[in-house]
Amino acid sequence: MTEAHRMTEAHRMTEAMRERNPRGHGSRLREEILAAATDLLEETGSEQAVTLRAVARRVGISAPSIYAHFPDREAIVGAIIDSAFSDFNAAIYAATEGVGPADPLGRLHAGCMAYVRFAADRPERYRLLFERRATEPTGTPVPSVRTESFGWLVAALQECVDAGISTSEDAARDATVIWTALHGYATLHSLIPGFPWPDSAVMLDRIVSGSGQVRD
Amino acid sequence: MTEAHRMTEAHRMTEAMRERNPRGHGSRLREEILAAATDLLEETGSEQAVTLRAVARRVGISAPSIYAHFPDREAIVGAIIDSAFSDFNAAIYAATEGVGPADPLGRLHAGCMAYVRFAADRPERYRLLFERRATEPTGTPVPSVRTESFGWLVAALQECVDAGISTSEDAARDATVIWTALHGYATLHSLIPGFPWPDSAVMLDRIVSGSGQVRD
DNA sequence: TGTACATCAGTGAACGCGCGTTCACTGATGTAC
DNA sequence: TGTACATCAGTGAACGCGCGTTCACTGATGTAC
Repeated sequence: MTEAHRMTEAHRMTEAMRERNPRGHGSRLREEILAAATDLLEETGSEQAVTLRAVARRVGISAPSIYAHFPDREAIVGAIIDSAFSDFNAAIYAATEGVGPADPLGRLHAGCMAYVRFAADRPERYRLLFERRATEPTGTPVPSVRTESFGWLVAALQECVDAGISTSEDAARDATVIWTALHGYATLHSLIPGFPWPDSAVMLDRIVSGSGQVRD
Repeated sequence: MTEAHRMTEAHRMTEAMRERNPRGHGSRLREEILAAATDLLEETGSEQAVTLRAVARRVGISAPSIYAHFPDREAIVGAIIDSAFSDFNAAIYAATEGVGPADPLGRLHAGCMAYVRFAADRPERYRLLFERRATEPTGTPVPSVRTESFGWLVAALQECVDAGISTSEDAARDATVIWTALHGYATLHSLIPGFPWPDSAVMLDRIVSGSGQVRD
């Protein structure tokens, strides 16, 4: 085995199979960095594990290369949050798409179930969305991607009211009650798996019916 | 000003006013360390800020001195959690003490309000209780101090059922629904203060009535 | 009563670690002439 | 068609930082004789 072979092999082992991006496609790396950071977050179960060096290691690049695409560490986390909010909204829309407008309670249920499922399937991303202290200075306007799903929830509950299924007199208020209940269940369920949880369909039904003031 | 004076002054400035504990009272330092760590947590709003060195700085001792009282950093956080659970249970008992057994719904309300208030007043300690991933290996028995308040909640709801105030057919299940709803409200309320929250008494009423299946 | 000694409550310097970030650089590749 | 050059996508070494932890130690104070 020649020295050249040895070096090639070592190179392969540390750098995985990554090849330098061709000209004009440097921004591909941005996507790779983001994907690696997201995987790292979800696998390690801790935002602290998303360090520039750990991300770089996983992508197969040197740490300083990240600076061509993100100004600092916080920007990576911010990008994860943005994409997680998109995914979150998409998951809720996707779940309700199949349920026709003739069944407003079915739509409400489907959306709430998608909410809980998102939190269960991507727990760390969910934590980033709703358990992380804002780093932006107070007064920063809230991007609409963050409130979109809540708007959907209010509308879905209002449709139930209009159909005579819910007796709520304040859809925004009771949507807030549903939201907080979903959040509490989603986070505690994944945090304390050893707790004697009721069946999740039952929990969901109790949350939607009780908080949404659904008629018996 | 003599050199001796100068040194005394410098000593005072760096070490605050701390005096060495007298013989036989070394364990006083344990309490000081714990109090400093708790303050640090609550002031900085981050568990990460509770470092051995930061705690030592605040107490006015050197970092290695901590090792006489805690085996490692994690033990300090563990001690904060233990004392926070005690305080938490005590807060709930204290709130319900004043309400007589003739008013089970009043007792339930009072306890739930104390829950939400604890989370609002000591947000970081609350996060430690119910948002922190367990560091113990799975299978470790859950200390009763952690389940005590939930037991109280089940009993309080059952009393409402017995008094004909709640129509719940499964107090343990519906206590779980109440708990998760309280948790969701408590955490989101302190996380997103900019949200248009309904009045907290109204939220609490909706949570207890809806999740607890209280009769109209 | 005096003194040697054990004990206690700490200290200060040092270790290796991984981190974010800066800096000067390299080497492949497309492009103008 | 050939070649000089600009550009691009990165690299590697180094910085200072705060951290948890270890280690040998110090100096005040109580105690046995």
